[in-house]
Amino acid sequence: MEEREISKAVVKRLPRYYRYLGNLLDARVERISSNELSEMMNVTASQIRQDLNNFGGFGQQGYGYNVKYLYTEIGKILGLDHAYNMIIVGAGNLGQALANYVKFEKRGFWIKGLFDVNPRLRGMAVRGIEIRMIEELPQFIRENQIQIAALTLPASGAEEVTPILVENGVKAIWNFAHTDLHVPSGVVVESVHLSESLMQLSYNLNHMELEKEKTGQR
Amino acid sequence: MEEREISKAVVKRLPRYYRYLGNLLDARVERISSNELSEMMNVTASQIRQDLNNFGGFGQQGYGYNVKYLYTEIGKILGLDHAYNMIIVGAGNLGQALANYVKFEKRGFWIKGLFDVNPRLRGMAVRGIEIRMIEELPQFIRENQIQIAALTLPASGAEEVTPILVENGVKAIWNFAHTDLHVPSGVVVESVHLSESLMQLSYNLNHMELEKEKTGQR
DNA sequence: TAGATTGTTAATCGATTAACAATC
DNA sequence: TAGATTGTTAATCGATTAACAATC
Repeated sequence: MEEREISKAVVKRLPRYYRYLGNLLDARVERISSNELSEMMNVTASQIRQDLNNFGGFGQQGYGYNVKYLYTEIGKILGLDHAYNMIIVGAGNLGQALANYVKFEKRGFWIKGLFDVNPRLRGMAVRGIEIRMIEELPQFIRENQIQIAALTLPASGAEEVTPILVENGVKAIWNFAHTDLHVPSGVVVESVHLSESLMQLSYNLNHMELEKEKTGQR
Repeated sequence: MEEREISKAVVKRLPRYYRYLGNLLDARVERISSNELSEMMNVTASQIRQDLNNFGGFGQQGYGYNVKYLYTEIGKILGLDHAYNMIIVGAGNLGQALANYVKFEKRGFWIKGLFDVNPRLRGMAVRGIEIRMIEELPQFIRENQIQIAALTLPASGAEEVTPILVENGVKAIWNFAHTDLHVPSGVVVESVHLSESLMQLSYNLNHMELEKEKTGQR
């Protein structure tokens, strides 16, 4: 697909560029230079140009970047130019919170089903999305061509359900469980470890570098 | 506080060490070498030793590391050896999901209050935690000595409420809003941008490096 | 003591920043 | 054309890995 291998660090910055460009677009800004953007985002202009040039020359000398065009291109790079079928496994508070989050669908991530082990939830629905039992997973994944599964259940459950997901064709796992999932090649995992994020906050709170005023990028 | 400045990359790895050590502790493992741990965690032994030696010599030549001791020490480094008072601003699905998550309290993060702008939520409670109105924030923060605030509300609201939090003594912000918060020195921000995480997943799904079997660390 | 494994220095690798020629 | 700003190469900085002497 791509020529060289793109570094993880670059990929992590792309969604942030995308967010800022979206804001600029909303504000009807037509063009922007790497320098202006760098000031807004608190990064170097050099980094912006380097990052973008991993994917091609989106700018124009003497002009800068066309906001609309760059926004669209980064969207394509991120795979936001087409739709995905997604399920959420674990219909607890977090799973339901994700299911209620309509913004994902605006970006092409369609939540087709919610799954849980708890039989008391069977038949209930969140925002019109029915809660089904884990046993129904294999058939549902295949029939609905599910590519992405969000795992919002305890670590042990996440580990148990992962091979079932993979066997039935899920290609991407958004993992909220407190464990590192093992998946075969051809399947990707992105983890959100909330408690680890809170611990980082706690570390920084206790080891507050008496640093100059800063923007909380992370 | 600390001698040298600890790099962000190291701090990000600490909670993961902590998790693995906790698991080992539960499994009644007494000692572990950097090499054994490196195999479990899919990192180099060298990195483990380097990381730990940023904070002091926790091991013993010829023996390795005592699991219990190392776990406790990393806990201290992360600031998990004392308690924090926390509030959640934004009592929507995500805010309520966090409020329901008891594990945080086991680690010393006590959720003292939930806040929202929606008057219909006034007086309601989640797991015994009362939902209050945003107007009550200043007094509540001061009276309850709140150090940490989780922001689970839209970007504009998060930006509005941040100065209020800071003025009244909040020192750490756990930001779930889709914006980069600006805070004065002495206040730390840790952001969880869910939609950006999903975009990274989407990127990786579309640019699947045909890489060898891997552990989904991230 | 001999064997194992850390703590730490040195070497390598990768990512960020600076600089500037190309070009709109 | 002159001015601005990119694309890209080169220089710097930082983080990871390798190696090994210190030591339990």
